[in-house]
Amino acid sequence: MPELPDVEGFRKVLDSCARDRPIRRVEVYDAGVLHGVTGDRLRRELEGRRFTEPARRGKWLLAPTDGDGTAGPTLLLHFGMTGRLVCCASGDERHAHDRVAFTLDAGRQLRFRDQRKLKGLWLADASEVARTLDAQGPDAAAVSRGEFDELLHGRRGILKSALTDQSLLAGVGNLLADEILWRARLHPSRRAGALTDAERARLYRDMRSVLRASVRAGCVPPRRSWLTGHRDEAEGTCPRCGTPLRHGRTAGRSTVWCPHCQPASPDS
DNA sequence: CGGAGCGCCTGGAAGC
DNA sequence: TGCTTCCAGGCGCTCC
Repeated sequence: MPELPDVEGFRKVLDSCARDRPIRRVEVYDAGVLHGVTGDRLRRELEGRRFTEPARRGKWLLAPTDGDGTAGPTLLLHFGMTGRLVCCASGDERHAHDRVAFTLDAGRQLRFRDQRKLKGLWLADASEVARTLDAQGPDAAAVSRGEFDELLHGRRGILKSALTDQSLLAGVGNLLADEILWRARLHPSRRAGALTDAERARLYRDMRSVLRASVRAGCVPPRRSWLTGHRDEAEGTCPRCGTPLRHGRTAGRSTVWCPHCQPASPDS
C-alpha cells in the first residue's frame, strides 16, 4: 500500500532509471490508468522530451520533463493501493499489470505497474501541478513541529482521521497511522485537538522516527518489534506489552491498536 | 466541519 | 469442485 515511504522509493527509482534520459517511446497498455489525457496525447506530449529531476509530495510523485531547452509538461503519478514503478530492461517480458511503459535510452524502460488501477497518471501543466500540490498539506516527513501543532490545533475530529487527511498532512496512510499512534501510545479515537503538549511532542517525534525508518526500508517494515509486524495475525499481541491487539474500524478503515498501551481517554 | 457509507478496481480467501 | 461474497485500502463523492 503505497504511502510516503513507498512513494519515496518510487521517486528514487524514477531518479536513477529515468532522470535526464530522453523518452524514446511511450506505450499505453491500459488507458484505464490515464486521467484527463488520452494515450495518444500522452505519447505526443512526452516522446522526444526528457525526464528531469523528480519530486514527491505526500503520496504524489512528480516527473517533470523538458525538451528543446523549454520546460515540458509534468507527469503526475499516484499509486493508489497497488501501484508501483519499476525499472526494467526494455526487452523484459511484460507483466500482467504493466499499464504504461516509457522506453528510455540505454535499453531502459520505466514501467507503471498497477493491479487495481485505483489511481494512475495525469499530465499536468504548471498550474495543474500547483493545484494538485495546493490540495495537499505539508509533507509528513518535512513538516516542522510548529506547523504540526497548528494543524492539530482546533481540529475537532479524531486523531487517526487527522493523520490520514492528505489535505491536512500529506503522506500518512492507514498502516503508518496505526504504527505511529501505537508508537506514541495514543488511542486512534482521541480528539486531535485535545492532545496535551507532551502528547503532541511525542506524536511528532514518533511520527518522524517511524517515517525515517520506513523511508530507509522503502515501506512500513513488518518487523516483529513493530505493530505492523502483527496486524495481520488473528491473535496478534502487542510487541511491547503482550496484550492481545484490538482490531476495529475507525473512519471506515481497519484499525489495529493495543488497548493497554493506547487507552481510550476521557476525550474519546 | 467531520464522519459514515458507497463506489471505483482486482484477485485471493473464505463461505456455502 | 465452483460459485458467490467479502475484503484489502488508495481517494472522491454524497449525505447527514
